[in-house]
Amino acid sequence: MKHWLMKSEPSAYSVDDLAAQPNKTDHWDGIRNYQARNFMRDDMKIGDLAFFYHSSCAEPGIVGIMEVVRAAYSDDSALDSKSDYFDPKATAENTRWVMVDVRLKRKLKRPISLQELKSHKALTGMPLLQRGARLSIMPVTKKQWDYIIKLSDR
DNA sequence: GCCAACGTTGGC
DNA sequence: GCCAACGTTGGC
Repeated sequence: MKHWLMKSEPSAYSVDDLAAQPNKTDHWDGIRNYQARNFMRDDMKIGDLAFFYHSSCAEPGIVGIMEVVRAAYSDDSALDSKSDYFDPKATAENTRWVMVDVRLKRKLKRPISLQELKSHKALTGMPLLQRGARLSIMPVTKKQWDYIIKLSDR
């Protein structure tokens, strides 16, 4: 089982939006970056765990824990010319993009801000903390995962 | 709103 | 296949 971090702008879709869904489950669409897509398509499996990360907001940071409940399948929003995620190169045979379904397990007892993540030496290897990091889906090591869970629980 | 960093596009 | 131009991300 793998661990992940998935970014979303709370103004577009927040952890509370996910919490409000039936069964706290929704699809994670709109990924339009090849590296992020390939992580979803090739490596993300049912049962994997992922942090819900709020980006581009007042207090960027990790706010919740999700479980992958459906592996990658076609993201048809790429076909919808009215969607923000429309991709003119997408075809019905090959939309080029995939999404997964996630279920919110729980919000963290307290959010762990980007600032706090940066202050821990044990986490300096996280891709999230590298300069210019723009990946919207990235792997998290078991070590980093456990460390952050521990932080949020104390 | 600024801007650094990075990814993508497309002409050659 | 190079690389300049452009678009996007995301912290500040």
